[in-house]
Amino acid sequence: MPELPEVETVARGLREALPGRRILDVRLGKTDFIENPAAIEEQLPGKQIRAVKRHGKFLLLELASANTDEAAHELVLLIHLGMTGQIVTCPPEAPVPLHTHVFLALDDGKELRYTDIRRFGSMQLLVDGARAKALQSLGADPLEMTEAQFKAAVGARRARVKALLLDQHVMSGMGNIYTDEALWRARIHPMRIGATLKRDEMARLYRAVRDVLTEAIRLRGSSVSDYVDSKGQRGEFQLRHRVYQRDGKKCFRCGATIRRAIVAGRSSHFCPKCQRAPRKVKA
DNA sequence: CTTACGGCCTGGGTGC
DNA sequence: TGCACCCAGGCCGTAA
Repeated sequence: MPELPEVETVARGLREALPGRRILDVRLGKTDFIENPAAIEEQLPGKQIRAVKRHGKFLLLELASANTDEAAHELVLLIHLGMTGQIVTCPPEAPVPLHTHVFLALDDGKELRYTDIRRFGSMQLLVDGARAKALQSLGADPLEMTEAQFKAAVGARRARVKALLLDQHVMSGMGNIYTDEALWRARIHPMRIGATLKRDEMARLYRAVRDVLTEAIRLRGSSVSDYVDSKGQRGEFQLRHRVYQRDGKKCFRCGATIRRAIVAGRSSHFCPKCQRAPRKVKA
């Protein structure tokens, strides 16, 4: 699933292929995941892609009018990959995978394609001030948070730490895989309440979140099911998973059996020995 | 304000 | 071989 490291890997790939390119043509398949498909069909042709940005799990393509005499509007294509979204550049004659719903013809002869089996992703064209509004409720990127900001965000809440790390308003970019992996590294049980974390636990968690995300970016993300980068290549961090989908197997640290439980409505994987359950919360 | 939960969507796996 | 069923989870809307 695309979480921060996967989206960052896609963004880095797109930065090599897109800036400076002009969009010549737009073709759409199913559009129920696009906020305003007509706007995309009408506005994108002729626009130049200026930059590729990432905010949490969102990709932003910054666009500009190719005509300099047109009034300058801030125009951004906001893309979320959901669970199964893939965004790839390829020659237009390359075979079209099933569930490919957006085709952008580019002025270098390549095509930018969006494929999304389950259509949990989303696409939205933001004009002028809409960008700030769309992103304002999202928390900071965990890789850009200071330890003090992290403590303030997590330590002030009575929700389970698993839910807090997953909450994009607390910090944006963590999903189920990296949340479980970070909690294992920090030796903190997913059901612990944020406000009850001790100083050293909070420090370990901050460290663990940053380390796991940084290492996952280095290995180009985790390809568990559908994830591929902008060149269609799989990541390798799934080979380094220590708990995610390893229930029934042995903990790499202590040899106990990894367990799975539903926490915050999500399947959660943890070592019952390294990550001690809180007393009051039922396991 | 908080947390909980159903719904969206498809494919892969399982059990009968 | 087919088919019903469940599960994966990011995010949003609604309910309590």
